[in-house]
This record gives sequence, C-alpha cells and structure tokens, in this order.
Amino acid sequence: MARASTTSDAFNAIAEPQRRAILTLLVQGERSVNDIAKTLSMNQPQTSKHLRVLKEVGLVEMRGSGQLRLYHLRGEGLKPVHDWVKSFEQFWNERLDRLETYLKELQEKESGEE
Amino acid sequence: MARASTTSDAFNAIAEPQRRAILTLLVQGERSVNDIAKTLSMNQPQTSKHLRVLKEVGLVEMRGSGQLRLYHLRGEGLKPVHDWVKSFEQFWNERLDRLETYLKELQEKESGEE
DNA sequence: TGCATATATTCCTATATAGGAATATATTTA
DNA sequence: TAAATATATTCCTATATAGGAATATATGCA
Repeated sequence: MARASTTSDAFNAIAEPQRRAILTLLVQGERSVNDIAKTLSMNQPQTSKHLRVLKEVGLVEMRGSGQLRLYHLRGEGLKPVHDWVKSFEQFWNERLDRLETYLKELQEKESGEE
Repeated sequence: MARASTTSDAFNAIAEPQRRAILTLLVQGERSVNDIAKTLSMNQPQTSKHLRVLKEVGLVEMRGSGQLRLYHLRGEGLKPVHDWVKSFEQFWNERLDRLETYLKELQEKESGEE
C-alpha cells in the first residue's frame, strides 16, 4: 500500500511545508490565489493545487469575487491536530509539569481525606 | 518530485495513524516492540518499521535490555507541531477569543493613557 | 467580439512509501 | 550447540504524490 492521500485528513495535508505556509498566511485574512502565490514565492498552478488539497480536507474555504477566487482559513479543521499534540505538552513544558504534580498531590490529599 | 520522506520531519512522521497510536501508547512509558505490536494489533515487522521512522525523526528513543528493545517517547520532538498549530487555537476556542479581545481592549486603553 | 487577467486542470516523471511475506540477526536458555 | 524468543531487514507491488510545462476555463473590459 502507498502512503495515505494528502487529502485524507488534516494530518496528511499539513505535512507539506508550503501548505502550512498558506494556512499561516491566511490567518491574516482572505486572499486571492495570485496574492498567495506571490507572497509565498510559489507559482500559480502549484498554489492552486495546494489550495485544492486544503479545501478538500476542510482547512480553507473559497468564494468567488469577479475573476478572483478568495480563499480564507477554516481553522477549526486543525483542532484534531491540536487536540492530539496537546497531550504531549507535558514533555517540554516544565511549568505545566509542575502544575500537574501539584494537581496530583492535591488529588491524593483529597482522596485521603474522604 | 514525490512527497517528502516520512523521515524528513515530525509533521511527515505523524501523518500515519499507526505511528500516532504508537506515540500515544508510549506516553504511558517504555515498551518493547512486541508489546507495542500486540497492544495496537499490528504485526511485528510493520511495528519495527514505524519505530524506525519515529526514531529517525527523534520522536522515540531505544535501549536494549536483553533480547528486548525498549522504546520510549521523546515528546519534545512534537514541540514544532504544537507550536505551529497553537497559533490557530483562536479559531475554535471561543473563550480564548474573548480573552484576546479583552487583552486587545486593555492594550488600547493603556496606550491611550500614555 | 477580442484581448487581458485570474485560476484550474491535465500530462508527465522521479520518488517514496505501507503493508505482506520471507528471512536475517541477536539474545537467552536448555 | 541447538532451539526458542525478540527484533530488524529485505524484497515486492500498488499507489500517490510534488513540481514543471502546457493548456483549458472563467471573468472583465474595451
């Protein structure tokens, strides 16, 4: 079997650096294809292709305005990635680590008082 | 050009669901290859291959113990993913949104008082 | 209508899988 | 040393890219 399609989910879609760059750019707001392409130094066809992938996984949405196609972010599409990776925060966030230790201690104290 | 290698970075490595499952499992602690394979209903060779990818991108580390190879998580490797996706939190986190609005207002008020 | 601008699609190719099957390697133990 | 257990590697194949080049499609305007 080959690798899963880039359009199978957000995880696969954002594996591509240029697609991440597009999403990051769109945080600022709606942009046309050529605008995106020029800003990120990509050529137009490749930009359109990347946008197609992002649209298919629900990470961007598009509306037409004259000859322009304006793409905007659909950030909620990244929630699954965020949720998954969040459970690993403890491994680099010392403060969070201490908080967890504290909460654990508190919990033990409380269950002891019951 | 083909897609970037799965071993090129954490983003590509975690695009595979089974590799994510392995990482999630290893949050609990060190495990042997067969243990991982059985727990996740994978066969041994495929498990070894996935572990190789994860090791190459620095998401797991291994130590030998007799005939066993014990793998453990190196969670810091996911920090880049976390950092990137964190900037999109505002799009689904209403509370955070309100906090940002509040902070922005506060900032404006303060700069007005200068 | 005809031309310019904006965007999407198609064709092509080198490359890299994921998974199954078989096998190689390492370590322990009888 | 031989058998058993644990793990890694190799071989095979179908599949899906990303990017370049060329072209098709859509829209606006003179």
